[in-house]
Amino acid sequence: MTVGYNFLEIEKKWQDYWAKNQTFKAENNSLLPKYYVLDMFPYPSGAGLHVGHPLGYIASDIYSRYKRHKGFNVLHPQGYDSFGLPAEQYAIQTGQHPNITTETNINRYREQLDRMGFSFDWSRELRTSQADYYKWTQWIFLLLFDSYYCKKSDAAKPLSELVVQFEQTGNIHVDAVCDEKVIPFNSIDWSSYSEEEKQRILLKYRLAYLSDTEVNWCPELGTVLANDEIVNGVSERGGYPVTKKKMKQWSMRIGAYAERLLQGLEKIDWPDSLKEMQRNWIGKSTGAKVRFDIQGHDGQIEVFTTRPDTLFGVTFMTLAPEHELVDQITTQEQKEAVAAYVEASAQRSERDRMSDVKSISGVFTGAYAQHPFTKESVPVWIGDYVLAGYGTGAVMGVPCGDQRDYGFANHFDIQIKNIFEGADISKEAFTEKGNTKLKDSDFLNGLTYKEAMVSVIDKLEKDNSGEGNVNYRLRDAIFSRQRYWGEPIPIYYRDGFPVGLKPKNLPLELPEVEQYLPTPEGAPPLGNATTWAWDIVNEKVVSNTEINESTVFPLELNTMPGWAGSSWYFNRYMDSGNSEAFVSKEAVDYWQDVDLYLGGSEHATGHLLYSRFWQKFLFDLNLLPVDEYAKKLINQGMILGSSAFVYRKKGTQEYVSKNLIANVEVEPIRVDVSLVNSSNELNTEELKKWQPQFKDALFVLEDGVYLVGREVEKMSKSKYNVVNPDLICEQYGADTLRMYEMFLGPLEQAKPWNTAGISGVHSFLKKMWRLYHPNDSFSVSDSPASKEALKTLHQTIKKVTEDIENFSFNTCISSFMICVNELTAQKCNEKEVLEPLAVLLSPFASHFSEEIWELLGNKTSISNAPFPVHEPKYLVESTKNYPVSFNGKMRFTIELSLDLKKNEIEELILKEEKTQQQLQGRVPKKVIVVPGKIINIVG
RNA sequence: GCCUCGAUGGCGGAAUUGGUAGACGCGUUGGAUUCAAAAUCCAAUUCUCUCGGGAGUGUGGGUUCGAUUCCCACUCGAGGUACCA
Repeated sequence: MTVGYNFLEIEKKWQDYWAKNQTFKAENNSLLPKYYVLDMFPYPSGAGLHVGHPLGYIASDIYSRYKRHKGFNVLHPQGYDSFGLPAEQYAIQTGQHPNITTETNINRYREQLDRMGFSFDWSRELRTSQADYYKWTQWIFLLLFDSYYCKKSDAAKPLSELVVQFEQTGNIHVDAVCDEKVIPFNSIDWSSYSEEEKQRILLKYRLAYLSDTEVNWCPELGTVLANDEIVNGVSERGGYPVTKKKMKQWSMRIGAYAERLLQGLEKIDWPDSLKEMQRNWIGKSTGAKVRFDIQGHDGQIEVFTTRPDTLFGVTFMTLAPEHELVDQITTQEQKEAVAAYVEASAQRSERDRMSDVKSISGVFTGAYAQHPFTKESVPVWIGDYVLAGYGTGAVMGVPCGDQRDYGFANHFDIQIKNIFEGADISKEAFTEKGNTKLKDSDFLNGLTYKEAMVSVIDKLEKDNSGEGNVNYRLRDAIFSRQRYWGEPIPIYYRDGFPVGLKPKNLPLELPEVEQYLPTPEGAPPLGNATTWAWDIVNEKVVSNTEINESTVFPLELNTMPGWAGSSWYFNRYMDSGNSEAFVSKEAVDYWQDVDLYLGGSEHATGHLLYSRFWQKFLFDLNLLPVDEYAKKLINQGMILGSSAFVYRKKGTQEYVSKNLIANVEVEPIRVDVSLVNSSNELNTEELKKWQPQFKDALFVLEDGVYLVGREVEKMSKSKYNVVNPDLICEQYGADTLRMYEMFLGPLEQAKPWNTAGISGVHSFLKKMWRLYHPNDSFSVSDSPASKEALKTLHQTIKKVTEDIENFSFNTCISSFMICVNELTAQKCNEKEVLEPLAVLLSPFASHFSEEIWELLGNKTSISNAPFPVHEPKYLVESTKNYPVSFNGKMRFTIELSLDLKKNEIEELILKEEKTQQQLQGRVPKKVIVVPGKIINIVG
């Protein structure tokens, strides 16, 4: 006979039951209302799942199960974002195919996930690296390639419609987003263009387009590096120098969607902080573009400014070092200095340039521009505080009105002209916009900021030297990656121009390569593939040796970035097995969108922005019913690791305990956290066995033990601070782990992992188990419960329901603990209370509740049992009676007995109100009685 | 640097959103039970002193009858910063 709470047996039993009965399989049609709960799918890393991963999954699982209890048809899927750099790095080192690495990791993840008893519908599992999935990622890419953005209808349209317009009227009446100014042409011009010319023009309109973009190039490694792979200006691998280099790259015209991405934030329930981040990232600013003629040169310098009202304060201009005009306008005398400066800034990363505001640097080009109104000469400088990627890559310098311009002018002794009436600019720039009037500004004299903005833009437009303009900080997203382990881009090159594969020819499968590194010539890893050419007659991939000029063409060598597959996966879950469509119309019409999305805020300006962009694009093509895919989003905080350190006396094998290191020269060394107990005591014998370097270690102890130092940092294999959930499941069970992770603190907050408190949650479950097993065997009473017990139950129902709805799971668990303590003290054994309590706990300790549910005589899974409803039959109140205070309103609490009538309570309140006023000794302006928590008064 | 968030006992955290600061859990101390241990149960537990008090929510100011909560200026920490996912 089973004595006590045998979690291992119970959890195994119910996990098998759920799998066998497909308890959590969601149907694509149902009379029940739908509810879609989504987790950000994991990248299957080699370190396996650590205790940080499940935090969000547990929270979403609790909510999914809760919604199921509430009568919803719940979709709660899971999958893997399985393309990524680590598997590729591993392949480079070991030669093992990333597919094998990925497969192994996924299997391990799945095993670990299964042990935690999640209510995932695994029948819908997807993997971004599988051909039947990335087929559709490629398909979406082709749609983007074959679309343009029509500003008139403010939506993406098929490129074929644009071609029709070109044929009929040229581009004169076309209002579309394109990457640079396209020379106007009419229908006759269009028909006279060569095919090559037509393609060149069309490429400027496509939403997925090719252009020259800057990348971090490492000549030694012959490869492009992510900013992440650059440490202190050199490559992380090998420490080689890195420079900027222009490369032909695929980009996505996300800029076309900037305004809609901004507006869309209004209608979704996402955290305000995250919306704010996206708003700042999109960075909308209104101002004007102003064009300055260059003296002795045909071109013009175009600047974007948010302060065209200060145009008469311009005393210099600054171009980004990468600006295309730099070479052309630099005078002979300045050539050397400019070249050196350009070279130097190419070595610096953009982030470095942005963070460094203290040092001012720049070089005079020797050239002069002409002020559009005064026609005065304005010296043109270059400076690395101007970024090529923002605005036009050039700024006008107004030292009196902008602090950075002020610093620049001061540093290089450039004239500072004051154009603000009554402003003191002797120490710093005057940046207020208020009602200060302008002076020395010709036709703007006497005008305020607002008036001058209107007036100056008007004049600029009349003179054709500028126009009002809205600028976005958001840049088009670079879509090419010089990597192997990603989706191949379904493009081949004919006469140097990209041609999309036909949808029926997808998927274009990743070819086998010998080497996962770039080719010796610096081509991406796919350049190593020998079978990577497209035969347009037979419509299949053929050997490179067959490439010719008429029917077989080279295929694209770049692959897609990590965010491609994750930008639409939430739609695929609705209908994941479909081989005819990326998602069927019926499925998407039923599920519509994600009701609750859970994931980390580190994706704020990456995945969470790109995916909104793709959703809007697919919506424009009438492929999806809604243009925002997630109604509500919650960011769970990261669980941090607590690394352990031992301290080695320099040059010896002696290790000094933490509190004795003060006067000793020591080097801290990370050791595995599993070698340390919760009191920070090191298991010295185990350490000796752990790594050879500790074999002959000597320990300087304090009070007979060796104490380690601790530091909180990101959980990672290399820091030896990973805590594996498997061990905890073994020791305490999945239910305890789930509850403990939630009990650790607020969901949104980052928190260090610490196993110390887990026994509290575990003993809660044991205590609760004993409620149902008063004498070591299951027994509940059918007699009616006491009023007291019912009060406790309903108090708990109310609190738990509110807390689940607010995702306040930590306080929710506190309520459970209080409840069980009270019921234990009351010796409650009645089914009337204990049965609803089991359902209440079921979203949290699911295995536990299933077991109790079965013991109570139920034949089906508890997961569909109706959730208990709070019936306010009994008043819930604290037993204290004290005055608080007031501020316009008055708050107090009154002790109440259970049997009071409504009018009796109101009398008590009135009486208390009078007492309070006397007690306070001050008469409030207005008295609103807010009687504490007495909200539910039922007659 | 910039954007976003955070800081409360020995520890994780709570505080009805401006009204008893420290719920709940861990840890610690004492007690019960036990031959003993485990398990379980009960009680105490912010600090400090001269036992009457005093101080107290990262620091310094401010608003208010009243501030963990609102405002200003800092310090420290986390995430992002466009090719990690």
